Amino acid sequence: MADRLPDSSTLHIDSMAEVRPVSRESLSDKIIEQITDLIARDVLKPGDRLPSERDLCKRFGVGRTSLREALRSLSVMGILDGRVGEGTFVSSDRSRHLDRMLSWGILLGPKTAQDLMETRLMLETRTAELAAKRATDVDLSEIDQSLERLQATIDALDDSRDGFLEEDLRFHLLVARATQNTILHSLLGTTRSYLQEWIRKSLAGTASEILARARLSLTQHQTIAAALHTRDSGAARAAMSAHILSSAHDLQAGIQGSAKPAPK
Amino acid sequence: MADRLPDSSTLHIDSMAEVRPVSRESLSDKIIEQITDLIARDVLKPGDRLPSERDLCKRFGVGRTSLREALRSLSVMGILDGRVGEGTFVSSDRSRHLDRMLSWGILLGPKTAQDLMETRLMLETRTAELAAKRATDVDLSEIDQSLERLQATIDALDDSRDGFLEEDLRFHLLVARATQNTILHSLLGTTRSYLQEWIRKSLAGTASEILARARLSLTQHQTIAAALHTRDSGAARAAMSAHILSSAHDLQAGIQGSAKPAPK
DNA sequence: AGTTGTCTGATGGTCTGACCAATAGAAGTT
DNA sequence: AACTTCTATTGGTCAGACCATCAGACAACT
Repeated sequence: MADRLPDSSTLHIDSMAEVRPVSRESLSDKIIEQITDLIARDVLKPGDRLPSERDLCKRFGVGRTSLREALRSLSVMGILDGRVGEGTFVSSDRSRHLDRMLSWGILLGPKTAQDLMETRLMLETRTAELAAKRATDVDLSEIDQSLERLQATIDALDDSRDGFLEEDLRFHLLVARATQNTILHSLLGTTRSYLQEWIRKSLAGTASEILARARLSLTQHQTIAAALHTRDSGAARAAMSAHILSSAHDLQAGIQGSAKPAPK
Repeated sequence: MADRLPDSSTLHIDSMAEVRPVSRESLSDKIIEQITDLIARDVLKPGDRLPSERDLCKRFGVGRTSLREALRSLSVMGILDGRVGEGTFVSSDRSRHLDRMLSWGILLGPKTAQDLMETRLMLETRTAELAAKRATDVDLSEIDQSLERLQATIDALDDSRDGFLEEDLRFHLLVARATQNTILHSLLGTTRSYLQEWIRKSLAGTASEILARARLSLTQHQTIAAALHTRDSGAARAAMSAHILSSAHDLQAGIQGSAKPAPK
């Protein structure tokens, strides 16, 4: 990391100890800095429209390339939002920013199914607990509707095996949303969506096995929903924990059975 | 958000309920997707050098503009690292990623910060519990060393008020790493680094107040470390919970005290 | 009056070709 | 062996062009 410092053997005394690689900040970095500063100081408020790119080029005194690289970076992070023909806007909900960043945090590191499952267990048990305390009437009614749709997918399970998994995910997301904590919501969404694909592959079996598993899952969901309705956070936590542990157990069986990726 | 949907009053039955804005992914988005996928699948390992931009252009079949916008976005997030004359490299350490994140904390609003704090409480209590069960001897010794450095920063607290916060962060990360769960580790790192900048702003006070807070924090850290050594997961959880709640309480005061943006 | 089609100007998205400054590595020099 | 010089490559920047898209204005139609 300090390769850029001159070899100390050429210096009898290390008088260069505090030299720092001269800041060779790229132009787009400086632009990013200025724009984020404007947003942080609330000069640019969510929903505001930025001047057009060609206009900003003149103001910053840079080419469109540099200007665009800055804007694109901020867009990718969910801070800005560019729309063709309309302009570039400051993202209205800043949680999108966090949302994406957290996803990348998970995305980058090595991730095993077990770690994912463990993290999910940790998040969801506490989530259920919180949801029981904070769920609004709207949240509860949406959860009930999700439950009905879940039942419907079981009745017509032949049609779409994936339908159940999707509705399952939606149920859990609704519970997460009931916590009124947007970060929990998006965090759960990411971990779950990673698991989803993985689950679909490792969870096989005969039609009757799948049906049994779906029915069990449904009753567990109903138990969770009931606990939310009665605002019993302890019961909600317990029900969610049981639900996840049982599904994790099924998966575990799937893991043992399927070919294990080479452990390097 | 749903402004684009036609006014439902024009429809007696809402048969357009499930129309969805068609996705119009830009080229750089697709490139970003592909590159992150390569990194996630470990095809591109940290330290690896990417082909030159002009080479990548041909492979992706896009112009250099789009290609560069993708690379720049990943660079800004600390995932890639472009060096003139040398090439573009996959950041050798996640630390680059975390370092970069630190600067985005200022964009958080009070509500988001509160959500983050809540999420952190949830993650860290369980993390401490797990760490007590799984920490290796190496983990424990590194935690001890961190504790010593924490003490050192207090002794010379005038020098660097920030040094304490940084070492504080490192302590928590070490605990997270002791869980042997890489997802928890990166998740905690991300949430913490986001809060960091925000904490620094909201946490003010006289020198003696800061010192007192730092000392309290240190003893709490010592309690946590002790619980880890004795493998007492319950005690670790309790200690961590107490630590975070107390620091959250301080922050809460900071939030209330600071100038509140006009509530519209 | 209300709906539909069309034109226009502005905007973000993309491409091309060019030039610059920094770098590594080879070649030449001492 | 150590130093200097040259050269090809690389990321960084720029200007100009074209495209698809969108909002708004206006005309045409029902």
